[in-house]
Amino acid sequence: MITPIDLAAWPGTEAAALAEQQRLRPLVDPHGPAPARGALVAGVDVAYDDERDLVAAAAVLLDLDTLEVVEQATAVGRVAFPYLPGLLAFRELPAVVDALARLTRRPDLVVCDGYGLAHPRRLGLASHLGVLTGLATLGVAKTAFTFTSTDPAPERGAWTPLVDPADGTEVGRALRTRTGVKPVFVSVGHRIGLSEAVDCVLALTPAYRLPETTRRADSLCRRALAEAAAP
DNA sequence: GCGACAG
DNA sequence: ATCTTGTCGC
Repeated sequence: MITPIDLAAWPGTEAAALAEQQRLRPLVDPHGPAPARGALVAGVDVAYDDERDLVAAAAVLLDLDTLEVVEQATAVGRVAFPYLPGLLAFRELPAVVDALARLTRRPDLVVCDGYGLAHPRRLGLASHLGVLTGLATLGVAKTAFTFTSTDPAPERGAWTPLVDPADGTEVGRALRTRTGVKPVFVSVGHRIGLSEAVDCVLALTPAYRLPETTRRADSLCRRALAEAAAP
């Protein structure tokens, strides 16, 4: 079962958040198998309404083989942390974990919108979510943040290393999910290897640049936010 | 010091 | 993230 986050103990300052990242970082497991056939893959995403101080998260569970939606859940709450680059997890995760906790089945993998190990301190929101819940996770981001990569070959499936210029570490891959379209940036979250993560992302992108999990979660959380009652 | 910076 | 219409192209 997935336990919701206790907001009373959630970091309230940048310093506390940095200390929490330092505590969780050694708990990340950057290896693991690809999900088996028939696995259930969850997509999560969040939408904001700063005017009303509301955040809405969605978790959509898909069958990895058919990409059909098996189950979905949403959660609406107050914004728990400001947006600060490198600390995105503290803003997004409380609502995301609430939405995941409302699923009746445990995902075999969670696909996040953002980074995992591709993070200045190697604890992006995908890795953070994995450590918090014990779930296997990976991150798919639309931009390269502070990392560098060369442009992959134009064919779908082509990739190049995503490198942290600060120390030369390979932190993920720039992956072409559609021929002739901008790549996405894939990194390991928790309990999955990098090539396994890339294979999964390709399996989840039969038609569009972004994974079906992300696309489904994105539209669902926007709808949940629009339909949310005033606080 | 200043700007850039996942969403 | 979010503010936002039409339009070009497969």
